[in-house]
Amino acid sequence: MRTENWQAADFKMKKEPKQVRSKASVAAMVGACARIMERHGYAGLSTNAIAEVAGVSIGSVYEYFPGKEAVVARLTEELLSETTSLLQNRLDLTDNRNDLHVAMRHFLGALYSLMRRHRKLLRVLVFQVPYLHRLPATRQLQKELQEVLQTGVQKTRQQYRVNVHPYSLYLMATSTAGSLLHLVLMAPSGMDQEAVLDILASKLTAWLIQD
Amino acid sequence: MRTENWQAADFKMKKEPKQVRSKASVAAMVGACARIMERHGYAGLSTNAIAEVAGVSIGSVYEYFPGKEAVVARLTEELLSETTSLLQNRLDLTDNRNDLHVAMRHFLGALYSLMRRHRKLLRVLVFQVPYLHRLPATRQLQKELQEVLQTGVQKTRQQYRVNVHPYSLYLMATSTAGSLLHLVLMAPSGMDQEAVLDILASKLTAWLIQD
DNA sequence: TTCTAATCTGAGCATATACTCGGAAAAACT
DNA sequence: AGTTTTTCCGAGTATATGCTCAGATTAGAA
Repeated sequence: MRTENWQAADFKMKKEPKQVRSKASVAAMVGACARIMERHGYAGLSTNAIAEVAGVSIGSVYEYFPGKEAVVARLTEELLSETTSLLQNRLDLTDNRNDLHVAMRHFLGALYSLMRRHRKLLRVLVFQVPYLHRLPATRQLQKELQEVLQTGVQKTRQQYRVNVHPYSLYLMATSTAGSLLHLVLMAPSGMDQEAVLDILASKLTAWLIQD
Repeated sequence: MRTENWQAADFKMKKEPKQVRSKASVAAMVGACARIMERHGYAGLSTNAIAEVAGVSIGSVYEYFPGKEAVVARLTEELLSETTSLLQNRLDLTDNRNDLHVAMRHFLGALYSLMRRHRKLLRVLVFQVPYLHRLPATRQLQKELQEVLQTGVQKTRQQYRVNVHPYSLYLMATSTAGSLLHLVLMAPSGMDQEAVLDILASKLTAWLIQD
């Protein structure tokens, strides 16, 4: 109750590992961080646990990270860099397509499968890490996602005479995010998730066209 | 790392307070729980802190609650009972209206203002409490929300010849929730939130009609 | 008033977690 | 080989948190 460290937590590493040995150690720590969060949640994450699972001593952890928050930040960075690269690839693919609905469906599918692959970690990051939205990586992802959407819409505007209000774009983004997150993390069993994606793509396309 | 108490946490109270004095004590504990979470996040919540802020001794806390998780559960119950009653009221109101768009807008507005009133607490509950979705109150709210939507749609079906696919209804619910949550908790400043609600209502209405 | 049940108290124990520090070991450099 | 830099170690300290328990206090019943 006194400190509330995460309020002013330091997300930067103390120093970058320079030798191969230390790079491996840091990688092990980040990997351990992921495994612990997947299995025991953020409440089960401690610097001592990271050291133990990573197979290094507690002193080594503090050699590179000021605390567990920085390890989580590093992990998030690595995860989101994978995401942005995928987004860029998919956007390039949709360039050559004429059918807006098909393009939208492919985009959603790619995002969905990526989220599904990391669903355990994603659940903990989203629903348990108090400072997730203050992480530099998260802010950057939001920016890039918005740009991708914007340029994607602009490219189709000429073909479909689409003219989207900024608020409408905002709502498309947030509602899509909400649906995908719920689908991946909380959907009731027995749901044909691919079919859901089909419908979502249809609705988004309709939304876009008749704006 | 050993115990992971929240995985099998006990959300039930040890016993109900019977006298006025103890009812007041329990109310103070729940209120303290809310204040602490608002100011210091879930990480700042401890049974000792609850006792201190509530002005009771630590022993009294454990007289009624097995742990802080149960206090959070109780707080959530009280919060969500307010929500469900509001939902029911608004649904009754929309019964007499003919315009689907206006009804939808009122519904969204009521939900929005309620969420906004509790935004600090809501942020912590959603983004920090690991077991929120396993709380009985949460599950019940989801059920009731779904029923409200279902019956609401059924009532308008005759007027508008609406026939909604279950998955479509699911997507409407999750995307609306996502948008509202983002709007209340994470919207960029300088946004005309009422205008956003207008657009959201329009889109949802269109979605419903041309299904 | 007397008795019983309900309620409250807070010192205190056990454990967990964050983080330090003096020094050993390994790698890179000259 | 000698020197410097980097990396690693882990016992140890300070603090926080969960939770108990024996007994004091208060409310209601007889």
